[in-house]
Amino acid sequence: MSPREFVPHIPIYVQIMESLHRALARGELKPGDRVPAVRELAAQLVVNPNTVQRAYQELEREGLLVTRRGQGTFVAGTGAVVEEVRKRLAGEAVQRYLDAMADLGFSAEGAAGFLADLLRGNGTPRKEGEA
Amino acid sequence: MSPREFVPHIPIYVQIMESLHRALARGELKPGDRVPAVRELAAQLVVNPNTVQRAYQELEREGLLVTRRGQGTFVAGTGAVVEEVRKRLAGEAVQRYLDAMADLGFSAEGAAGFLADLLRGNGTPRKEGEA
DNA sequence: TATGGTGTATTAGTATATTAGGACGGTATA
DNA sequence: TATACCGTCCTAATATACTAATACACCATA
Repeated sequence: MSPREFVPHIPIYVQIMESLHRALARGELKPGDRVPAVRELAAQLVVNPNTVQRAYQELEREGLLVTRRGQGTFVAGTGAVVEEVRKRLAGEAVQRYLDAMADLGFSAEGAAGFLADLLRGNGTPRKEGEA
Repeated sequence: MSPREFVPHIPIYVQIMESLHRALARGELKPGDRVPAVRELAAQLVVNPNTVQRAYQELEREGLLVTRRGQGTFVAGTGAVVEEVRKRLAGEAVQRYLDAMADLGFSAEGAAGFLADLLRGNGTPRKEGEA
């Protein structure tokens, strides 16, 4: 992550979280690996250490990081744990999507169909209820 | 919508918007129909009229409502317009979903597969890249 | 045990979003 | 033209989220 390349209107700590999510998903970060010290990453990103710590704190709550006071912060558990958390987060994303689509009158199947049709390059997805 | 049955941590005006989205999607509200006056709905929901107006304002920006000063607020355009806006909003929801999944390392196809597997009652969706 | 590196807690400044109060302006109609 | 009902604007109070400054606590190791 380069210094100060943050999108406005999205909290910096969230963007740091997303960055680590991606690194974890890509396997650039593995269980047991140590992540940069809060001060180190903060200096690199030209951000307050507490902002980095906020990101680490949330990631720890998610189960992806574990901190050992005085030693550092590390990627938690085993590969299975990371994969499990990844699935859980994906499940939450799905839920948000389904909720949003429900507001628009789409059933779960309709929401899945809308997405599938979109990927097929179909500009006009079939209407709800249609085959 | 009953008085004061709002979920905390989600802005009231957003919840009002969602309520109208659903009414529109269900066809309970059709183009040309008049929606309640801001003061009327505000009284019913025990909310400030400006909060309702904020919701109407956003819905007008989306293209779903049109207001005629001194007369009232109405569902905009024709059925086609409502359907088009509905698709646009659905497209935005899809995009948010894909972005979130991308952070977790899922391709668009992977995100679609994850959702499809979930609906199939499959508790453990296939991993990215697998058939 | 001193030192340098680590995470953590406390506090506060700042910006932004949300809600609300009150006054204003347009339209229809008796 | 008066009245009643409409949306709208302006202003401000309030809450909340975010970021930052600073001081504290823990651990490894020379």
